[in-house]
Amino acid sequence: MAQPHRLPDIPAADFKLDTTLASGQSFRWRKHDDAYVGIVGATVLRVRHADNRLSVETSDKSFTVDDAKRYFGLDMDLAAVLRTIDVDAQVNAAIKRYRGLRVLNQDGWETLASFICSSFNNIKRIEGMIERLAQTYGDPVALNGFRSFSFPKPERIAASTERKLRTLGLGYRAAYLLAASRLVAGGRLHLDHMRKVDYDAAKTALLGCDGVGDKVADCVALFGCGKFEAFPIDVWMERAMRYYFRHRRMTRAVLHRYARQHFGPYAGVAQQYLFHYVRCASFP
DNA sequence: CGCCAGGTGCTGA
DNA sequence: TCAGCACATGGC
Repeated sequence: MAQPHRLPDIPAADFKLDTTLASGQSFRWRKHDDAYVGIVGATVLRVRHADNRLSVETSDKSFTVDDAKRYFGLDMDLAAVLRTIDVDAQVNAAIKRYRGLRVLNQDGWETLASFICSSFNNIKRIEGMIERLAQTYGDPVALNGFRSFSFPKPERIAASTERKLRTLGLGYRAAYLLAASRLVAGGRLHLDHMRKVDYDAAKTALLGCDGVGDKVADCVALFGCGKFEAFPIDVWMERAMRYYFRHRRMTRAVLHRYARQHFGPYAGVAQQYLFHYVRCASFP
C-alpha cells in the first residue's frame, strides 16, 4: 500500500498557486483550509504555497520533485516569458495583477476528456461531470483521510456506453467522449506523441476528434501538450480582445491570427492572463 | 422560471 | 469563408 510522503520544499518564487488553480485550466483541485488537494495521474497531492516555497505531500513516492515542478509550470522562466508577451496596456494590467499565474502541464488524455466536457458548459458543472466520471471509472486513491479517484484511463471509458455516460450528466458530449476514448485506447490518437510534434500537427490531430473544435483543441494543446503558442478563444477571450478591435468586426479566425503575431510563441501564456483578468473583472 | 455556460457540427448563402 | 441554428443539463 502506498505511503504518504512529503517532498522536499520546492523553490517557487514568481508563483501564485491559488490564481493558477482558479484560472480554469484544471477541474480537480479543491481548497482544504490553507492547502489545495488534487489528483495528478494516480497520485493525490496536497500542496501549500508560502514564503516562495511550495510544500507537497503525495500519496506515494512515485511522484517526484521534478514531476511537481513540471506539473505546476515551475520549470518555465516566467520572467523571461512575460517580457515577450508584455506588449500592450491591457496584457500589462493583467500581468501586474496576476503575476505568478502559470500554465499547468497536465496529462494529455485528461485534458482532452475534460475539455470535451467543457463545451457549451459552465465550470461548476464541468467539475461535477469529471468527478462522477472519476468515481465511476477511476481507481480509488487516498492521502491520509482524503479519499478520491484517479481520472479514468481511456480504456475504461472506451468499454462503457453512451447511455451510461449520459447517466453521469454528460448530455450530448457523451458520444464525443466515448468516441475520443476509443481513438486513444485504440492507438489511433497518440497524445504523448503530441508533445514531440509541432503545434500545427498536434492541433490537426486533435481536431480529428468529433466534438473537438478550434477552442478545445487549443486548450488541449496548451494545457495538455506543452504548446505555448496555442491560443484558445472562447466568449471571455472575445470580450478581452474587443480591446484590440474597438469597432472593427472580429471573427475568431481574425482574432487567432492577430494573437499569434501580436504575442508570439508564448501567446498561450498571454491568453491565460487575459482570460483570468476579464473573467474575474466581472465577478471580483 | 429564464438565462447562461472556457463550443461544435451542420446548413445554406 | 461565415452567419444562424440546435444541442443536454443544471447552477444561479
